[in-house]
Amino acid sequence: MKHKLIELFRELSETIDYLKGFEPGFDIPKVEGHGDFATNAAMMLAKKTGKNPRLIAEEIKNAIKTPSDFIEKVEIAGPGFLNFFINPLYFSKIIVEIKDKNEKFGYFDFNKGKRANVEFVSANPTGPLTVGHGRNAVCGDTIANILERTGFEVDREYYFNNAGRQMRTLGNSVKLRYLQLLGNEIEFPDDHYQGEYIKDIAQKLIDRYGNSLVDDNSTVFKDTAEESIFEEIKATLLRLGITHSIFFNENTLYEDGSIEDCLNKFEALGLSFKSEGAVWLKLSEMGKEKDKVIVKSTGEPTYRLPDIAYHIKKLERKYDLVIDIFGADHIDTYPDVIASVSALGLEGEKIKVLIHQFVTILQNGEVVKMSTRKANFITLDELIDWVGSDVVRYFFNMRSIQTHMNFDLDLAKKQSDENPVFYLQYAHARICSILRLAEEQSIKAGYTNLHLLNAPEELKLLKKLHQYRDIIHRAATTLDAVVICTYLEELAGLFHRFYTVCRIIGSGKELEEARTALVIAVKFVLKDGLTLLGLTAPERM
RNA sequence: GUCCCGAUAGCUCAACGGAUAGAGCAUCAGCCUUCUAAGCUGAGGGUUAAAGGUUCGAAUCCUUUUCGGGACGCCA
Repeated sequence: MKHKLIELFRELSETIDYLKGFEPGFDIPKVEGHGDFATNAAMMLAKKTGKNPRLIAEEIKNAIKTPSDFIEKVEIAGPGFLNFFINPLYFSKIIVEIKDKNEKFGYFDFNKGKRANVEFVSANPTGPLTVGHGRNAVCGDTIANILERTGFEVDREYYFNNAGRQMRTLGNSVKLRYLQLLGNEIEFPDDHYQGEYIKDIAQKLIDRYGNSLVDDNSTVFKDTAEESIFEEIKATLLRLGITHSIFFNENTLYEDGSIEDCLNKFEALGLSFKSEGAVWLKLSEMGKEKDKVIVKSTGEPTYRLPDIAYHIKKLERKYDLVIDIFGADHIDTYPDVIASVSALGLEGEKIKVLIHQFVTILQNGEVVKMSTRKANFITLDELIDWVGSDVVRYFFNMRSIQTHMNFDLDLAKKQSDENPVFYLQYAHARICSILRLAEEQSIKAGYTNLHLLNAPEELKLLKKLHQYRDIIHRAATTLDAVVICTYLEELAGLFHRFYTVCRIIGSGKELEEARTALVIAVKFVLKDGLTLLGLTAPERM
């Protein structure tokens, strides 16, 4: 609808010359009396032209033909705002549009034919996913959903490393527990994985192999642990409706020579040098603060090198957009990766890194410091057990990605049935209930008398429905789902108010039909929005 | 010490540089013979951390300070 107003201004610029080349901005006023759309155009133009903003507003207003099918009236207010009041009939068209476009209503095609990759979670399989991983998982999956709405074909990717020191310690931890369970008195080191799940895995090995592994120095302990933990991780993610299409093992980069390749290229371009037995990357020549080591004096690469090689790999797969979802602890490392990739002549600007701040967990009024190694964590599974998958997803989505968030577990448990999630879902269930009754009484949606929808509650709903596509668009631009949550809460609120004021069944044939058409449209958008966020839209509650 | 985030109602969080800063939870007072009361209506609750600046206009942009989180490794 905004583009229609922008169009209008373009037409006006043919007669008012200071409008030439001017791009007006429109927003939806908070106060009802200020119309459906407002622009500060006159104030902006006042600077350029040196004219009084109210005078400019007057000239623009007089040039607009009112009332028309589109604009009912224009008012000038305050220092020079132009407030546009849209013809109510124009709003009701949205019901028909939603019906006609159906599944396509919440989709755009401006990224059609393009491919995107979203890498998220990417926790090494050393233990169960924690609540902290939950934020990463939910944000990543939702971003992927949003990108799909713009036409992107999206791959969801999980990057892991089963060869590093972490994993060796994991294997060792299992072995020690295995030996202990077999009755050996062994001290279990502090820096090993303390969790109970390690014992479970050890027990599994005893069940399967008895004591035959006591002298086994193969990777059987590590492999079993990895396999078992990965199964758990995938199962947890599945509970949240998350599945990755690609699991990328860091090892691949060594096996296929990517690491070697990458090193050679840096050397050939003079972007690396040797010092103190290590290989350094000349980040200072790529606009960064200081040089960093990419190969230790032991000959082992630092995490930086595979990270770079991995991103090169992703770019080589011809994605148009490569997104990484990282926690705040990676905030300083990714610029190095992008700079390096660009220095090698690849399109580093295709890589977008979304940093989410950490989740602070409060339990019994105290902050829980999470550590997988120390087995001091609340698992994502436990959280899902307590509040359910929908609440978990909504909770992480409803906060802007860059804000720190506090998660009070006691509160979450206590309030689980007074959560905003239920407010949204309840609106959907209520509509379903009405529609079931309508069906019984052979009431059908009618699209010929939509002008009857003129109660304030009805008009507000119609206007809100109009905003949905803009909201998705904004979520796609900002790569943040909060706006969708806020929107859905507003829509649900408007529906609940409509519901208490406007009866559907028994309001007379024509109004019944029009209102049925309206609630079908509301139901569609609610469900579509919930689906986009990865939540269910229950038909009964 | 340097750098990156953040600070908005009692709590958790919203608010393309716009007009009277909004929701949910919590508190208080009302509303079910009528499509689901997981709902609705109303009340109270704010110096938008502080101080300056930019301008017609600032929670939003700039500077400084305070507080919280995170990074500054030949850990990942």
